[in-house]
Amino acid sequence: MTAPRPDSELGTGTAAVRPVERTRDADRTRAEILAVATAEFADRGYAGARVNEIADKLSTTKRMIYYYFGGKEQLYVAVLEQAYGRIRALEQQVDVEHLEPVAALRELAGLTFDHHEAHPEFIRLVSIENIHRAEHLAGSPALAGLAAPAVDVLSAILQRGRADGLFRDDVDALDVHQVISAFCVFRTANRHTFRAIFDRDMLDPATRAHQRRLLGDLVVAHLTTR
Amino acid sequence: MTAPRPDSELGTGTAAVRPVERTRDADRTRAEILAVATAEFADRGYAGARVNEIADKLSTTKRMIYYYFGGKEQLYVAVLEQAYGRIRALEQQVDVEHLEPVAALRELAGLTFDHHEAHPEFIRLVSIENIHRAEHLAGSPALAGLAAPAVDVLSAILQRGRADGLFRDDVDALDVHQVISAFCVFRTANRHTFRAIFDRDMLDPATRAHQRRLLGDLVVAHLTTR
DNA sequence: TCTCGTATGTACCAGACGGTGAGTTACGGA
DNA sequence: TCCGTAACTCACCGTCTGGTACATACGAGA
Repeated sequence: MTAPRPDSELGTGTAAVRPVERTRDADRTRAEILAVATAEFADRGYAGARVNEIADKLSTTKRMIYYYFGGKEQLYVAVLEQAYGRIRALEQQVDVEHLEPVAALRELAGLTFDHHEAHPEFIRLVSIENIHRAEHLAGSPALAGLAAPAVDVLSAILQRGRADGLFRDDVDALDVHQVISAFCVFRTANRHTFRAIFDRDMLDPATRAHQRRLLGDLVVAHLTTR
Repeated sequence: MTAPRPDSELGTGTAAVRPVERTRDADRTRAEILAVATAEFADRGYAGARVNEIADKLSTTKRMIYYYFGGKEQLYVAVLEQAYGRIRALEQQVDVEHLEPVAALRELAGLTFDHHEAHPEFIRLVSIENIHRAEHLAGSPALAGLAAPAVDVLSAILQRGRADGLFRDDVDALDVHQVISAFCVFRTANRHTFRAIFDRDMLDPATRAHQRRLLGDLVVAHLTTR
């Protein structure tokens, strides 16, 4: 799994003398730029983010952004790729194989729920990228293997559930994943307009348990109804 | 209220001589600016849209944008308000009262599905506004009465369904609306990243019927499962 | 200790950007 | 027919923006 912290090991082979504080450190500088840029792009969108603003929040200078990334757009792409890479690493931890189908399904939905709630910044980046029609993400290596984990686990659960005669068979794993994603993403991505219109904060901790159960009930009922 | 169509009647009392083509027409100019701005903001987001670009696509000049709206931000707010106003008008047409609860529920979900699919530009504006944390929409009069129709109709259906012993009673109308909205909005708003990752175009006409049925099954199963 | 490439800082630029000052013309009422 | 105002045109402005030329300091290897 990718270590989330900038100061992680960068195995150059020798795990020997690691200077605690170097005045010059390409990796640290790069990581710092990425971290600040991620926050800034997630906060204001691609067009709304300012290279100067990112630079001001850096311990280094704007020049370094261009030195390491080449330009605003390439920096944005790097931010996206890092974000997707981290998410993939996290998603692979799911282990619900040992549960019986209905419980496994509910558990998977719940974990996805938790996962999305824990990464609102990522959801914002995804929304922003959708505004741009995913043109920066198209053909990115960061997507490789991103689809597999979520859908594979789900496929296995559905297969077992169908074998036991518990689940309907005209809904495929991707359909179910779409429903779960829709619910989880919507809660975060559309939080503000939903709140403005319906006066409900979908992320209000007080209703979290209810929302989580709602999602579980939803997918379980859907699959167990003929 | 401002007439939505540029060439509509402008009831000056006398319905008499209506100049078919005036060289100067405040309402037409305003409407044209709004239309072009709507397309531009929906396409590129608030920060990404350019006042000059909007002006170039106008038969009038940039100066008129400032004359009628005051500035970029006010223009954006006007675009949002008009868009929400139009959506409200459309939503009030739903009539499913005469159907039995399960059929009514499925019909309402289907109509919402159709409705969202028919207005991708609106969904984009909503996504954009969420990126900005709905700050432009906060306290806007355009929201007044927007929540009522959707939820009221749903409430009535649920109430009838519960009275008939068909529906569970621990899921409220807003929960159901949230689920329906999540599904419908997600399909459009996250179309591009979903496609990039899972290679499924959620708006592909070939799978439209399946998706529409999926949503109906989802909410019906959820409410009819104890 | 020297050397050379990588990493960094400073100062600056050209063009795009949102916005405006000031004058001009069409229109509708008297 | 004339006049006052709403609607409109044109040229312009100051600032911000992404991006860069150039000088320089560090530090690993010889």
